[in-house]
Amino acid sequence: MISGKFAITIHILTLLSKFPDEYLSSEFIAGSMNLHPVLVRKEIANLKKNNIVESKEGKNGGTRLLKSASNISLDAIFKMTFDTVTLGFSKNEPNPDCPVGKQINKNLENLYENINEKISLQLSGISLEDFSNKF
Amino acid sequence: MISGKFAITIHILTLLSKFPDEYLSSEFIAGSMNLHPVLVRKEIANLKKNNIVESKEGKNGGTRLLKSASNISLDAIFKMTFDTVTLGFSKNEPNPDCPVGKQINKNLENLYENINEKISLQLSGISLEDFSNKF
DNA sequence: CATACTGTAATAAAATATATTACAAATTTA
DNA sequence: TAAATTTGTAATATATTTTATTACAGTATG
Repeated sequence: MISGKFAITIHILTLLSKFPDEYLSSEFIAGSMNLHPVLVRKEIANLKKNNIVESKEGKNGGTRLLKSASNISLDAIFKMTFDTVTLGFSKNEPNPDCPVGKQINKNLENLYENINEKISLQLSGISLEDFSNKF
Repeated sequence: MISGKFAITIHILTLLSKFPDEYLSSEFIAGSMNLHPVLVRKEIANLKKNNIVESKEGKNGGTRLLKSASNISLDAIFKMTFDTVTLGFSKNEPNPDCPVGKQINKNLENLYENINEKISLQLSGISLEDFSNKF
């Protein structure tokens, strides 16, 4: 299942990149995406864990980038918000007595691994700055 | 949200490719993946719509491939079971008064379009036969 | 010390995917 | 031709996952 983590995170970072010298509040950010501030703070917690942003608590607090947008690749964002892209697996423990059931998930996994490599390759060539410049 | 359509469909097709001259019942197929036969028939309905398989109703009925496994690409399966791969969108109508909110989904869409092209390119180089030979 | 933030856990609601039931229609074969 | 077996499909139920909300403790500012 695809959650909005990547989209939310890239949205947050794009906003932060537009105001690199200010602390933006989760409420302000949430207002741009019509989302609950708590969800924004949750993704910010993840960004902090990855040393992409820093936050300041208290009045006039908020969040800002720790690195320049040109030094943040979309692949880094992908990796910190997505496990992997998949097209799905056989979920109910496929029949181990069937040669296909027995191996299907391993073979799908190999297939998806290649897909993720391609995606990473592409995203690693795009910086947050590149993305942000489109706005 | 990722549904199991692709995985179920490729599983069905792999089984059919192993018995190209037989009509396999949805119950037999479901047994290999531990899934309800109705779900198998649903995906088979989709395969029929795309002229990949044919079914025979009634006793001793079932489903078989209409084309050789070497002529079915994983990309074709991808296209008939997946809308597109995405890393998510801003869902709640982002704020149109914010330059970022206003354009975020369009820009994400462009990004994902490139990803889907890469995935298609990769999958179009793999046939059902190639995949099936791994079992 | 009041105000305006972050941080985070707990819970609720909504959306989506998966499973089941039910039964009509078709085909085989005894 | 009747019983058995299978597909086709709609309707419904259950489970899972996402998303939203509530609540409140902790922290910095002025």
